Amino acid sequence: MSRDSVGQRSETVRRANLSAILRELHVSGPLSRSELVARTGLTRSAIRGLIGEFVAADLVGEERADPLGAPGRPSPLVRPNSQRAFVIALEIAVDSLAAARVGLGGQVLDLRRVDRPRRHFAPAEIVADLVRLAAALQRDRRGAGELIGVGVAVVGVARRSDGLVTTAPNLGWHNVPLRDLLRAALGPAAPIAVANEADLGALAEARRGAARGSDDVLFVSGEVGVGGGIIANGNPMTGVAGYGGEVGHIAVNPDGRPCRCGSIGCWETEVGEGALLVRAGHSVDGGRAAVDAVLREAAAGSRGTLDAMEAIGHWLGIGLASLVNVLNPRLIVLGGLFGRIHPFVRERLEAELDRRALQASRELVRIVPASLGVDAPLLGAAELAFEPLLADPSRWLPPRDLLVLASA
Amino acid sequence: MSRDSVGQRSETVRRANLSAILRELHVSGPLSRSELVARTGLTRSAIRGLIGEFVAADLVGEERADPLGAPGRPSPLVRPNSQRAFVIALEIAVDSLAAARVGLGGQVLDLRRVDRPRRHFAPAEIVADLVRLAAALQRDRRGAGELIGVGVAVVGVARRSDGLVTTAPNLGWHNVPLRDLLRAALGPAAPIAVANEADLGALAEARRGAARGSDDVLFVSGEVGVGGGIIANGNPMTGVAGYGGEVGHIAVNPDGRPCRCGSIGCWETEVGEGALLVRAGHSVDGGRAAVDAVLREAAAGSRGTLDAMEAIGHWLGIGLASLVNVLNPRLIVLGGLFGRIHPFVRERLEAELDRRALQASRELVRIVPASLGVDAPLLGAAELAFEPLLADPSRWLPPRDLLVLASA
DNA sequence: CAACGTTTATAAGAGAGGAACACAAATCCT
DNA sequence: AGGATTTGTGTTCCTCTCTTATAAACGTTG
Repeated sequence: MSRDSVGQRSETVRRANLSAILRELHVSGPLSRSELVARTGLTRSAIRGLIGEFVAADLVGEERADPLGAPGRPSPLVRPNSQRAFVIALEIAVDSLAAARVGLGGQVLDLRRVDRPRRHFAPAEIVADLVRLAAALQRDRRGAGELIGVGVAVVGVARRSDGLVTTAPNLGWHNVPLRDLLRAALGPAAPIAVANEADLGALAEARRGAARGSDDVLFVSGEVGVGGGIIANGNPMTGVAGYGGEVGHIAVNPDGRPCRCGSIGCWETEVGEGALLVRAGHSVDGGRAAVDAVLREAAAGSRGTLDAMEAIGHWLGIGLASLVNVLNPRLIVLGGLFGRIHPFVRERLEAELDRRALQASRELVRIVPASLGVDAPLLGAAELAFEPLLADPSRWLPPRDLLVLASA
Repeated sequence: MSRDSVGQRSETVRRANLSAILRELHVSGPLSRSELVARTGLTRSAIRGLIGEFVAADLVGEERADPLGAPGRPSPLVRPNSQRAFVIALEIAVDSLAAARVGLGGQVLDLRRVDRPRRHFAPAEIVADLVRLAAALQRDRRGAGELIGVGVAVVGVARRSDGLVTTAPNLGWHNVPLRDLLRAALGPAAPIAVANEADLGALAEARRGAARGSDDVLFVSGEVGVGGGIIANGNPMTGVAGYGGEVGHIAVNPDGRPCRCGSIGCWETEVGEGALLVRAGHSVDGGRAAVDAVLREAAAGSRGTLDAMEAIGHWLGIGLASLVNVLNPRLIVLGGLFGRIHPFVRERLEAELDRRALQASRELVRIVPASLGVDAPLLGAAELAFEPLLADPSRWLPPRDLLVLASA
């Protein structure tokens, strides 16, 4: 059905198996060889050969396992080498910029986040700030690992193919060629991939967070706006250009307030940060401080604030019910603001879902707060940047003929 | 990322290539050998060998191509043999039952559709009627082809794994084990797969209809209710249990009418057949006759009817805008009632989409009426039934060792 | 300390597609 | 009409990759 199921050959097999092994190690951490045999279904000989190539490339290391319990010859532990291969992850969030260096296996080697005021910025300014952050990461690193790629999470609608940010209301951007700007500033050293913040949050939560092991996941993140990321059948559902998952702009109230996207009654006008602040009696422009205040009031049991939460929970439930019916997910992960208010909105939200979602889908879905916190999109950007290596590790392996000579 | 990328071996390659070839022939019809070489990227030797096996199994035939035009040695035409392998497709629609025998390559060998009144029926009655239809198909067939499987499209929410129909408001069904009932009645001769009508309509339109060649498609079908099917990245997006795509029950109007699903203001309460009939001044229960009348009035230019169409177009646009934002499809295919009223609602619908959908996604999507008409779900059921054969043809090929003996 | 169970190591085997070459069958051009 | 050109088939040998088989290694357990 999908286009890539065409024209397989023996090298395809090799690539797929290398990919499966490295992916398993990257996501699950160090594993014994025999564990890898069990997980991949390959034979010990095959695993041995492929691991050998990774070891020769220094992408993984083998070490003696702790002699713990089991009889039989101990299986060496295979550990991804977070020093040998790493990525740079960048994030342009609502009120911060962040950069991280992340090693193979998902280890965060360095992470820096700086606040940014919530106003519009010229692309060049943001890019300069990001480059500064990235340069600091690179300067402070020890060792001589290889940069696999750069992943960028941006709070806006981004096209996957070329990293064009078509709209980013929080930044005042319109058709900004973010990938090309970054490439000009960072140099052509490594591929740069740009994607929407919530899409990458979904990826991170699916690989390393609350949605681990679930193949059908909806990630909904509340910020100033509302973003969403969809994992369907284990793969990110990006749509034709990567614009998919913009759940903040489903129409839930045709007689509602105008949305900054130009439409009317979008979900985010009812459940976004602004809606919460207003309902809780704060100024819309209060920003993070006001949000923190609202959460404190809710925790303290303030009646008015809890009523506001109730209203948000009501509308959250309405939107989620629609999405549950369309997507039939196993898990909904609430990120950003929604993760923080989850305890206060949970009851109402679940009740609304009981009432409005089709029973069959309703029964299968669980709603949980995100587990990676504010860094989810940044970690997702790292995962995105690792993708070329994980999908086809052979490009990073030593040439085969050299190996033959060396062993002779 | 997906679970099946694990543990490849040479047989996997063989299976994938056999599958790619047979799929290409099934979907695109007769192709020359060299055309297959071009489409799969395999070498001539590989194609030759694999085609040879299909020929030995009589799944395809080779014939001299018409000596038409091109220079060079003519490449034999490979044609899927619609007699050798076939499926039975069944459909339980709102006001009809249908059965078809469809051969490999998609050729409809026989098709029978009988009306059914729009009232609730006991599962046993429907099953008995379907079995009767299927038996008639089998009785009248010539030749000794092999039944690959049975596919069933049902106007209701169906679980893919075991063919349980959890709800079907049009039939008055609740948790009906349709697959097991059919198996008991038809015998265990072939596997039976059950799925939602709109999901299968989407599959059919994607393979053989208006959405051919598009990898990201939303199929929306208006009947009494509103059903939807999603193709994401070339594959059906079913959700965790196959309940996905129930777009009829997204909440578009919080102050709207109660829906038969138990919720309030679902999309189908605004755009379903009932809404159209009422707005056009007919009785909700008019059924097909009333719908036909409304369409005639619209074609005749009746002001009131066109106003009703305008209103439907308005709400259609609202719902589709939400779905465009979530799914970022390349194509929206309007089926059933929506396909028929498309000329009358088109302008308003597109205008609403312009206004409410995010510009980036809006620009990429086209809206077209379905091209397979009422039979789309039935044809989709056939495609579903063919899936085991297309995914792994080797089970239907002669044992290899026999071939070796024969050629010696 | 010897038996046992699990895993590693190594070599031989089998399955599948690729590359190269000779030959065949059309069309095109003179 | 006849040869050049083009495209494709048939066939053989080669390469790649995983599996199977067998022996050796290693730690536990009684």
